[in-house]
Amino acid sequence: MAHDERRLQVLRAIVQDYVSTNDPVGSKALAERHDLGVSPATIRNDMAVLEEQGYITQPHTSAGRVPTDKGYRLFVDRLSAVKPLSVAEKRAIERFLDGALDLHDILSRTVRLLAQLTHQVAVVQYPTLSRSAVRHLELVQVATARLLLVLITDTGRVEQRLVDCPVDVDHDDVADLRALLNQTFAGAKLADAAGLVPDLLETAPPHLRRLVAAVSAALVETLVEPGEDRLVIGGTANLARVAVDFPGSLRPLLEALEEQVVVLRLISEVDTGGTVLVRIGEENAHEALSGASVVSVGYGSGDHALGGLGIVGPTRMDYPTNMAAVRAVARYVGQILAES
Amino acid sequence: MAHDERRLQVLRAIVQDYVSTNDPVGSKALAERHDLGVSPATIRNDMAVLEEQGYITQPHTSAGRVPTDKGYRLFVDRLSAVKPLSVAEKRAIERFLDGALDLHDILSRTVRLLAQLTHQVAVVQYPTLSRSAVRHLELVQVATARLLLVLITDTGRVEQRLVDCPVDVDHDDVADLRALLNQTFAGAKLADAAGLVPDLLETAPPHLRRLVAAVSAALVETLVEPGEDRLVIGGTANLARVAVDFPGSLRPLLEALEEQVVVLRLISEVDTGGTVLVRIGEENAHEALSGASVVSVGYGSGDHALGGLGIVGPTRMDYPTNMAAVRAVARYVGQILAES
DNA sequence: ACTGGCACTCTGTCCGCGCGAGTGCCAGCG
DNA sequence: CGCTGGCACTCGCGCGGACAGAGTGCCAGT
Repeated sequence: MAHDERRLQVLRAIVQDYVSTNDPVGSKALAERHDLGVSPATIRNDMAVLEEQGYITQPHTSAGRVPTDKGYRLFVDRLSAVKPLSVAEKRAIERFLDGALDLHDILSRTVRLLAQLTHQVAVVQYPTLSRSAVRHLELVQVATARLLLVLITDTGRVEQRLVDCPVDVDHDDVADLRALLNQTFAGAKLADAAGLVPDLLETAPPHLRRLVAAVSAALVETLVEPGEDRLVIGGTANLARVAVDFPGSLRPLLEALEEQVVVLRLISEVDTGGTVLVRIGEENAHEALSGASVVSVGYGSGDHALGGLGIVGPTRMDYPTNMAAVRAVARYVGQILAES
Repeated sequence: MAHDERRLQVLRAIVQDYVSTNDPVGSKALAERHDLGVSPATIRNDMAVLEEQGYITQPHTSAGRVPTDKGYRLFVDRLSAVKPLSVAEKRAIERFLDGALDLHDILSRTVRLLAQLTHQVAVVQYPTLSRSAVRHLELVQVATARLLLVLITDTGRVEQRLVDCPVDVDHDDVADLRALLNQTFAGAKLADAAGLVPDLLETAPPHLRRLVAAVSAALVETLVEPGEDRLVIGGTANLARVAVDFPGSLRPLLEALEEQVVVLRLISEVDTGGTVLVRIGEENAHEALSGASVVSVGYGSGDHALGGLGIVGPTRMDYPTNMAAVRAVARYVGQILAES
């Protein structure tokens, strides 16, 4: 129906204007700034309906309207066109990520890039181990019965772990063990590594068996270690810019950001298909984020996600632009990680 | 002279009261809350002198007095007694740092601990590489002409670096190179590593020479790479609590904190002797920190410092307590690192 | 179904005013 | 000579009222 259609246009216009001006938007201003083809009075009627349906609300009796979480939700789902990035932005992405030296460098550049593009707080999850594959295992003897196990993944991540051996080992043992480990695990997904251990134990020469058991136990432990899911966070300074959008104070939000586990849960709950996920206001389970929105997406090479990245900001944010930025950055990061 | 002595008592009282109440303090309140043995009128005279000398100032003609940077400086240098930590605080330190798993874990626990003890932003510098020694070098081939160089130090730090090779390499080359590198560098202080390169180039077999040059160049770069001096920052949420102390906005400060190099310079300029360094307001070279104070100290095992740590907060802070906390935490961290 | 007009409501702001805190100065006292 | 009580003065802050402006809902007209 033409009616409903126009009402949605009105909602879209309200969201757009409110996002850019931060003032509650009234019927008159709306009629002036948009070609809706109708008079302010008509818009007022539409707005009354939109308010009744819960898409918008007015801060005080005699102020303009402001989108509700539900209004933003509808806007994101049905009213916003994907906003292509500008050439300058694309160039910025390439320039930023080119020449990264190592994994940490890639991720910290990514987070700065994302913060700069969106003017929000940016969050990047370290690639989870379980979905990557073993590139190489290295053993270094640090004492007669103590080895340092270093795991290098195909995403360039390096994990280390001290292993106490049940018996003394010599140089040849270490070399044998190293060969054996790499033969067994190289190329295997980390998630599958635990399943390979029994085979390994069978094929291992008898005199090494206890040693192999100790080292592979440590390896498996390293792989499932949940504490390894780290985050890189940046752009907190952008919060000060939008402080006005957080009436209470920034405190709970800053606390939630430090409480990395909270954000981690949000960022890591991503679809593997590359769809950008938007959580608006109260949709966030955690209370401190009830006034904030989270835009996140999985990144990775090919079809499987290595981790998530995204931004956290006020519900009053430019969703189309930010969604485009998040998606583009995720895509580039996936590429870079695939190359290295 | 008894006069000067009492004036200093007055200054001390002003600092203490102002820090705890955040209200400009007047002569009457001062006489009531402290046993100065004189009347408000006398205190007024003293305050007039202190103001003339630049130790205090009044926000408006008819308000109480507030310490200036110079006033805080005098307070820190001559008026504050070292405040011993409470038993609970000492226990908190031990509990916090016990059971840390690896270097990253130690440092992130440290920064949270420090933030919690001082209610300020805490900053911890990663141990600098240059004073540790090479334990092992590992090479992994990730493409026909691309190697991943992994450096393991005796402080348990692992550094990685991608190396583009001038020529294609095969598996044997990598093995030879690995042996050669370890033979040359193992046990060497990182600071001395650069000096070993010429020797290495001479002894290298001719067909590997270009390769060796590339890899050792990368290695040296990794060692001197100033970007490796990383920071862990925490407790930014505490800034929100003291937002009232930063009249403009938190923004420049948050930006400076993200601009890690600025903070790094402050934190790393520490005395190796374990003296706590306090920089007050304008004493900080960087403009964004002109309203803030930095309390820092070097940490390390034995006599040489591995890095710095400290806090950043408003000039109106509890210096004695914070200085004690910073020093205590540095001491414990030094111990922990020495053990591991 | 849309439009123009109109009365109404409410907020943000400006102004003026009085209060209170705090000061500087001065004369007096030990 | 230093301290003290008293006093006049200044100035920021908070309160209340008036006011303009923006925005709304409703209604009658086209």
